[in-house]
Amino acid sequence: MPLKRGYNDCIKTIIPVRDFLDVMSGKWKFPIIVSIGVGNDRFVDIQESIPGITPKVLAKELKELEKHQLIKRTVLSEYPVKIIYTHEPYADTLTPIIYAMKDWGINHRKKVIGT
Amino acid sequence: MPLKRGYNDCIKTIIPVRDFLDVMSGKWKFPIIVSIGVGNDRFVDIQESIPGITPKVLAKELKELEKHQLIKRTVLSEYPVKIIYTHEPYADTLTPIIYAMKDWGINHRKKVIGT
DNA sequence: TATAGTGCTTTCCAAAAGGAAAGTGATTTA
DNA sequence: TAAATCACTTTCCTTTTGGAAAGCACTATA
Repeated sequence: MPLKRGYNDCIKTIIPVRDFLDVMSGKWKFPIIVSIGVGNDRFVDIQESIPGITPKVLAKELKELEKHQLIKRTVLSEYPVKIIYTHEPYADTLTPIIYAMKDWGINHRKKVIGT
Repeated sequence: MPLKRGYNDCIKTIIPVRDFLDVMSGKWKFPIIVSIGVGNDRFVDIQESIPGITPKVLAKELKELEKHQLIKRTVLSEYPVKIIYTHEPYADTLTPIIYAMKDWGINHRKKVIGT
């Protein structure tokens, strides 16, 4: 028997989209990437720049982003000890997506208010 | 006292990004939009084109996408009754994001396998 | 010795998301 | 009257995510 083909075959798009979502889905990862991207590099600065995030969630998300080589954690042995978070070059590959999301969000808010 | 400014002020990006995420976050919405986009318009066709999705989840996500005016549900009074799901024009505004995610996912898979 | 600053971690709990399996209701043809 | 088709819905359960509040470890200064 033949397999279903044609219209049904969107798997070539769905698989990479899900690969992307496996790494970047959730409420917090993009805001964190954006915050670090504009120069917030300290834990508390990142936390204060993202409304509503708690330290528990921030710590967890930072670990995941580090695991995926999107950010780097560096310990500076000053007093008091500083830890800074910076983008890895790989984080720059997300820039087009961030701009696309931002544009969509701006337009969506206009649409919703305009309704 | 002055408020924190400058580097800390990424809120202008974070707010629209979160507006976007409020509508489109989760594991299933993009795969569903893609599937309908390539021509799957029946419930079961959409379900079979997305590996792992259950009817309960699909029904819930379709309702949300309809609520946000991204898809349209049409009842055809044939026998047996057919229901078709199609894109609203607004769904096309997601196309740039879908392509950006797809490209990122393809590249990411190469990177991970290459490691 | 006490206190302050930094970067978290821990506990406890609630809410949301996700999954498996079976069932429902409307309709029409046999 | 029974079976078939389609599009879901329901139930029950597990997993994941999120949130509030408090605590902890390290170091240096007073």
